[in-house]
Amino acid sequence: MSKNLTKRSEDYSKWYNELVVKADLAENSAVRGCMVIKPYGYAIWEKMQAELDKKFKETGHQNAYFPLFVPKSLFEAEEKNAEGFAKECAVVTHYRLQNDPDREGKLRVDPEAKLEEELVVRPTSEAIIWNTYKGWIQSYRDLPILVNQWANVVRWEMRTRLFLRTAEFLWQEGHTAHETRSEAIAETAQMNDIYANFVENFMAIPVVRGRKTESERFAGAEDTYCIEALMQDGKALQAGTSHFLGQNFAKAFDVKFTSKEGKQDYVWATSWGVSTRLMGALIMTHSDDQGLVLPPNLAPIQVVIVPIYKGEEQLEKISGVVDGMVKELRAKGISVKFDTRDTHRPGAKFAQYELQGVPLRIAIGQRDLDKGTVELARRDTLTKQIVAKDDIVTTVENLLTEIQESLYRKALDYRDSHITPVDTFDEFKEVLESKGGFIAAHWDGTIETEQKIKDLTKATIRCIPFDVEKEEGVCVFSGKASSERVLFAKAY
RNA sequence: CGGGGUGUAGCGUAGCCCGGUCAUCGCGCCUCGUUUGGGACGAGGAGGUCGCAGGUUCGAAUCCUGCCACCCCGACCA
Repeated sequence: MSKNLTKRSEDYSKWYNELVVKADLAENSAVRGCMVIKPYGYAIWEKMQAELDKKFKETGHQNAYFPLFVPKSLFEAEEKNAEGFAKECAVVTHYRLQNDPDREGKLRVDPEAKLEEELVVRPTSEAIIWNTYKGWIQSYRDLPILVNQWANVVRWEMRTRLFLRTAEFLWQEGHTAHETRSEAIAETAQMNDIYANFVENFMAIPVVRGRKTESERFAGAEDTYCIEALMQDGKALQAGTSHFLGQNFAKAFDVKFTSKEGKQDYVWATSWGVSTRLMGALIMTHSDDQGLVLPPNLAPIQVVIVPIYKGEEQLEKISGVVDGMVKELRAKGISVKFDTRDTHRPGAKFAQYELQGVPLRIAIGQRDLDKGTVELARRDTLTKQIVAKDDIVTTVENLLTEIQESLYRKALDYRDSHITPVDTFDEFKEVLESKGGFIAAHWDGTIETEQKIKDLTKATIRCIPFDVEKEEGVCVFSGKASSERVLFAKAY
C-alpha cells in the first residue's frame, strides 16, 4: 500500500481500489473504465442515497423509473434545440446472439438480428423523460411534476478516471416541470441548497455555492447552479449541479399545457443530479496515508470493537463485557462491529479498520477487564484514550459528533486557506502553479477571455459564487471592467 | 484519434540491450507448530499459455512482424 498518499486521484484510487471499488472486466472487453462497487463501498452509497432521498421527499418529490434504452430518434428532437451535447454513447444495434459457425464454442452477433432503429443506452434521461412527460401534461392542474430517478447511466468517455468519470455510474436525476419561470428557478435553487447542505453536513465537505459560466453550463440549460469542492491536492471538483432549463426542453419535446387563462404555454423545467462521483470527493477530501477517513454520518461501521485475548477462555470473558456494550450502543442507533475473528491478530485488525476509515475503535483485553476500562481510538486524529467501561456509550456518542464536526472544520480551514485573491495574470499563474486551489479573480465576463485563460493555464471558471461581494475591478486577463470576482481552478 | 510508455503467479516485480539450468524476489494464499495491547515468527507447500498470433533459430520471456489491452499526456467530458 502506498505509504505516501500523494496528490492525485490516480494515487487515491490506486490503493482505495483494493478496498472499495475495483474496475475489473473481462480480458479483451471493449468496455473500460467501469467500476465494481464492493459491499463496503456500496454501503456508503446507500447511506448517501437514503439521506438525499429523504430530503427529496420532504420537498415534495417522488421517485420513478424510466427505461435504460432510448430510441435514437428521441435524441434528435433534443438536438434541434440544444445543440452540441456530447455524442459519446453506447448504442445497441442488434438483439440476438448465435453460435459462430466458423469458431467452435464462440458466439457472434446474429447479422439477421439488426434493429430497425438503434437504441441508445441512456447517458442521461432527458430525452426519454420529456417524451413521457409530454403525455402526462395537458393542464396547469397537472403541474408541477416533481420526479426523481435513481439509475445508472453510461457515457463512452474517451478517458475515464475511477470514481470521477467512470463509463457507467450511479446517480440520481431529478426532472421537474413547472407552470412558471419563477417557480422553476426556485426549484433549481432549492435543489442546489439541498445538495450543498447534504455534502457539508453529511459528507463533511465544504462547498462553494454558485452558478456556472455560459461555457461550463449544461447544454440546453439557461442557468446552471453548482456546488464546488476543493480536494486535498488543490484541484476543484464539481460535486453537484442543478439546472434551470427554461422552456428549452419543453419546446424540443413539445410539452405544452393550458394555463388558468386558457392559453397554451410551454412548461418550465429543471434538472438536477449527483452521482457516485461524490464518493471520489469523499476520498479525496478526508483520506490520509493510513487510508480512508469516513465521517461518522456515512460510515457503514461507526465503531469497531477488537478483542485482545489469549485462548477461548479469555475471549469468552471479553465477550461477556462487550455483548452488553454492543447492545447499548446499538440501542442508540450506532452501528457497531465486534470483530472476534481468530484468524487475524489485533495489529492486523487495527490496520484494516484504519484503511476502511472506521471512525472509532475500541480495544479491550485482560488488562481492561481488570481495571474496568477500554482503549478508545479515533480515526481522524489517530489518538487513543483509556475510558471507563461504564462511560463508553456517552463518550462514543460525543466523539462521533465531534469527529463529524472536526472533519468538516479541517476541510473548511484547508479550503478557505486555498482561496487566493489575485489581481494580475502573472500572480494568477504563479498561485495556480505553486499553491493551487481556488483563485478569486476579476473576469470581464466574456467566453473569449475564459477560453484564453483555459488554454494558457488549464484553469477554468469553476463558479461565480452566490455570496460574493460586489467589488469594482479590472479583468485579470483583459483589463476590462468587472464588478465581482469569480473562482478559477484546475478541476477534475 | 495523435504523442509516449507498459504487458512475466491474486498483487507488485527481476530477467530482455548481449537468445542457451532464468522463469527471480517480495507480499498474499495453504499446512503444522509457537504466538496474540499496532500489520507475528519458524518450517514445509501450492500457484505461471512470460498479453495474443505468426516468424527467425538447433533453441525465444529475450530478436523480428502483426494484433490486443492497459497506463500517462493531449483532444473529449449532458
